[in-house]
Amino acid sequence: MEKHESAPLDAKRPRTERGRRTLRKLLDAAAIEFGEKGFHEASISTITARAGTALGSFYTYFDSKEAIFQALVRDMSEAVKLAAREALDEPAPALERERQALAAFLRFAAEHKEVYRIIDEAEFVDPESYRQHYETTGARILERLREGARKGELRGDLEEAHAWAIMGMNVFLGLRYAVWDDGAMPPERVAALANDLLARGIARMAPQGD
Amino acid sequence: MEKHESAPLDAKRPRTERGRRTLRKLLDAAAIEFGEKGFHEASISTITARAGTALGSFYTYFDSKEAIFQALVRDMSEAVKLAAREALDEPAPALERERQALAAFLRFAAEHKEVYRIIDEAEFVDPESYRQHYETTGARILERLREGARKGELRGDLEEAHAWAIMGMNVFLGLRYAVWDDGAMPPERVAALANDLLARGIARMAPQGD
DNA sequence: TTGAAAGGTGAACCGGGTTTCAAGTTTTCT
DNA sequence: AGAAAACTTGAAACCCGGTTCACCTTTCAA
Repeated sequence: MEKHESAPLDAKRPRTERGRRTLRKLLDAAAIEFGEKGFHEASISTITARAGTALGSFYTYFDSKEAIFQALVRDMSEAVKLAAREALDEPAPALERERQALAAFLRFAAEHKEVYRIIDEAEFVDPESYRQHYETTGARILERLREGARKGELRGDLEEAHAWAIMGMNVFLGLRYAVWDDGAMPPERVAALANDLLARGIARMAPQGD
Repeated sequence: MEKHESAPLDAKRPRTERGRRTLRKLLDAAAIEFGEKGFHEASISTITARAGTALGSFYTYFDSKEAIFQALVRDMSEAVKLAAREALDEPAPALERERQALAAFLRFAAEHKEVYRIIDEAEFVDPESYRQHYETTGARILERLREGARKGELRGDLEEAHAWAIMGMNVFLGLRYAVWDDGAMPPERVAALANDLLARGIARMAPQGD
């Protein structure tokens, strides 16, 4: 889980190198702890123990347990976005790009199951961040769909709801095949299958592309 | 939220009419309380207060806070299933049935937003029930797809992953348009749109049905 | 009618985890 | 070097809600 020098608006920013190291240790420890136990079972003292710092130090960087969770969610939301972005070939056809995005997401989810859990739990712990995560993710998908339409590769009537449908598809496939049953089906196969659904639909007598 | 005389294997079954009434009151109160505040913010004393019973009575029916949550999740899982089932015309074409199922689900979700929240939170509070809910839901969808294939209306190569893709689509559309922004788009329109995606895919030059 | 079983009651127990704090150590800046 | 700012420390204050329990009331069957 990369940090990317972003969010810590939440954290009381450290002013020295030592401080930055401690903050980082706390964030990393928290990712593991929250990922394993969930927000409520997780304890701050375990986080500081994992981080190798004193209990009291925690409050030098975060105002509360919620605060560090929020920092983590935003950080991870960013990480997911980057992982997907990096996997995209700019010039590829629209459908192909969706396939790449899903495959990258599945690989990422398998690699970082904690991220999945933490973002999901944000629905209850930090709804605002949760909403924001999915709204911006949906918006990015919609943007890609519109571009595909512009290029004449996709239907011209695609709207927000289509993006949400695709996002839901992706998330559930991630949960089932990357988080729960990693290895049941390789990410590439899942992505191909979903992409084919996107391309042709599920009706018999499918189209002949274009 | 209907009870349906099912689950309470969890609950210490009441033996009298009075007992059944109290159990019901607790379950209903808990649905509201958990729905509004989430598992951890919810308190048993508030639940009993809402139900109009004494704190101690709670433990006549449930062993713990987790126990009543679990009973609730299973009960609601059942309720969702029934709501979808009731909306299905047996003889309708496969795609049409998927549309009806989604529309029913969206109406149900808008009507009972607590259900949504509670089932979702089960991922963290009672993972076993959560898994079970989605596995059986997915299995039911797959069954319908297979039947559609048998009747020659759907592609013959549909598998579990397709069912999960559809389920994810439905769940996210429910979250976005029934729970969060009830009224942004009528369930029927969302369902039609998603169904059309399922039928034709999103590529340009769509098929001519069959 | 009557006693046992089922159900009801709420004060108090209890454990555990968050948060505070006053005192010590390290880093930075002049 | 010297002093202030940044950071560390961990014991203990504090809070809070789940759970227990001994006693009371209602229901039900013989």
